[in-house]
Amino acid sequence: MGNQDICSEYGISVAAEVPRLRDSMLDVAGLSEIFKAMADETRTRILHLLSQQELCVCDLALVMEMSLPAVSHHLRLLKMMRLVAYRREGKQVYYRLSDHHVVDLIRVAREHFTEAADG
Amino acid sequence: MGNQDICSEYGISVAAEVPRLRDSMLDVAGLSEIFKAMADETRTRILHLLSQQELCVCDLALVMEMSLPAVSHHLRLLKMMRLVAYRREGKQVYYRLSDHHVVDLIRVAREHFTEAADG
DNA sequence: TGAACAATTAAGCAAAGATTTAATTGAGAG
DNA sequence: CTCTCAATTAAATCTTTGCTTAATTGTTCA
Repeated sequence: MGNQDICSEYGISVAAEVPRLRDSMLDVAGLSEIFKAMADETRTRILHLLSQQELCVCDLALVMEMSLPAVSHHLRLLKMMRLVAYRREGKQVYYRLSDHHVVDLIRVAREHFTEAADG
Repeated sequence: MGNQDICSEYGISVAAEVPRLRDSMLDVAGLSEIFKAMADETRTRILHLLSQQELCVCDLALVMEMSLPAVSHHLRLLKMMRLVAYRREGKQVYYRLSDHHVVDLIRVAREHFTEAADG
């Protein structure tokens, strides 16, 4: 019988773990916001482009063939999550990755993607 | 849309790079789907719980205090992205992480989260 | 000053996503 | 076979998100 379950009145081995498991959820509190920031094709593209070189907003708009406000909107999100940093140079605002974590995340995700594809 | 010109006459240096940059976007094609799968507080919690031990659907529902269909719905997404695997044992279905990539992604995201909070 | 351009913000709308209740499938027990 | 429980699927609702157009801010240069 499935003693690991708490679905019936009999299995209670997990029941004892519930407090600890509930507690552990705090470990990842707020973390989904970071993934949410990367959970859009446009934004992963932006991040990937910025991992290669610093670019201003209209450069990004041109390369990705999108409207400037749309790009700016996405950058706002990435900025809020501290995934990108920026500097103003005259009329343009140049964006870059704020640190190596984004590159790491993309690398791991690509590994998973290719391995999952192979089977 | 359709701004053929780059930031007027200033961003010319990038013009030569546009084809290469456009090409590079293919590197991350479809990658946002993985992040999308993790871009929800409920799902990051599920993945974090499963990184500690195998659990059935109603275990998860109990620990997270959510309805069973809601949990099942999220598991469906995680299953499709091959982030979790499962086995049936009697009436229950037990879920586990399918590989180490999820753990890596969470670890990197946590690093970024804490460092961003400090800095 | 004011004209021109890069960028951001605002408002409105269409599409996608999360949760609920209800119905259905699958498996074991009587 | 029938009843029960775990899990999934379906339908409906409500919220969130992404994009567009329009207006605003900020900067440079004439």
